[in-house]
Amino acid sequence: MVGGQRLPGGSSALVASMSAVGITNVRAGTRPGAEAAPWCNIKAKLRRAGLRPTRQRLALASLLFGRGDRHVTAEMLFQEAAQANVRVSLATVYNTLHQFSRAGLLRQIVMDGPKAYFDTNMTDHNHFLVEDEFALSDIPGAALRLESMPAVPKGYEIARVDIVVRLRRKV
Amino acid sequence: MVGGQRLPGGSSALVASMSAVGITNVRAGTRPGAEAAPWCNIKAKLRRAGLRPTRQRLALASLLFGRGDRHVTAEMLFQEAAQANVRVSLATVYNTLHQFSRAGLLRQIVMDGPKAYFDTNMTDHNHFLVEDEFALSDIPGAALRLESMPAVPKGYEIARVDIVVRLRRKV
DNA sequence: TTACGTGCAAATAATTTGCAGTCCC
DNA sequence: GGGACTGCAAATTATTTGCACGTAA
Repeated sequence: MVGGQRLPGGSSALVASMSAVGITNVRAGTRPGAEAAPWCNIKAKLRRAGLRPTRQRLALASLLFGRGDRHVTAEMLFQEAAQANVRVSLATVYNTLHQFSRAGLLRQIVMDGPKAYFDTNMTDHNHFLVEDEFALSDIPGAALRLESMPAVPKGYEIARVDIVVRLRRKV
Repeated sequence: MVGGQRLPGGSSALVASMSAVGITNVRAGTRPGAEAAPWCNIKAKLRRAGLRPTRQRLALASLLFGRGDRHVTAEMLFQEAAQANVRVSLATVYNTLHQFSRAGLLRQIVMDGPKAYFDTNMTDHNHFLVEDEFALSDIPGAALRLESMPAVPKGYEIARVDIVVRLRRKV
């Protein structure tokens, strides 16, 4: 397996780097049905999840689920909402992300950065992470398989296995 | 104390939980040579890493590497230093952890919690993580193998692969 | 109507930084 | 002695909370 190196820290251009890195071609991207989710579906989705379809939730869900798989931070979604002329507070964005997460509509991505990333892709998959840039992209579940599983301690069961393939720019 | 609503088990319970969980049996634990590191070795270790062996660094390194593999947060190490009558500021603990990390003596563990965990075990291995408790334990590298590796985007190479097996208490 | 949601601002948590003073080489 | 290191406190960043008000059922 790949040996351990260390992870230099620090970053600044977080949002910008996502697209600037040019690895978006690897994203699982458009799963069938993922992007074709009109309003009524979103409303139903929220209701099914036991969440009251308020204006803010509908708007945020629309931004989140309306265009394929996405990796967002609270700050990113907040900015996006502002650009789309949706009036929401940052606190509501945080709350909503966690509510969606708890309701099974989103998943928080395992990261060692300072910010929390959420993933709209709930299917079995993993992530590439470009070190120092916090640029994320999906690895389809089928592309990465475990050969063996360690013995699980008594009284516990496996909830999930998260795999992060850390990339570094080749010199 | 720590993460708000759905993260039971505050920071005070962190140290305790590690052993209370009863999964310490899975820890890689005492690799040969890992715990038998007297002062002079630590001094040499720091020097080899290009770090000036100051009193604080020696003391922190001693706490970190003196007793087998460990998973620590800055806060934990700070408390430990205080108990050992080592006078260091929390800021210095943070700085030192990152310096050690950059120097290849420590590794930051990939987590989605609010705190940064550092691992003194630099060998190839992965982690169990008990959800909602942030209790960590090692999985020996050999116990978990990848069957296939996805295509890496052009211009990048794999720095490391981190695998987190998330556990939940069985009902 | 009424309980659930939301906005705002203030609170908290984790971490970093600036700078004067300290200590290793 | 000089530059690397440290301590402290203040600054920053990320996130949560309390409470008055709004709004979907």
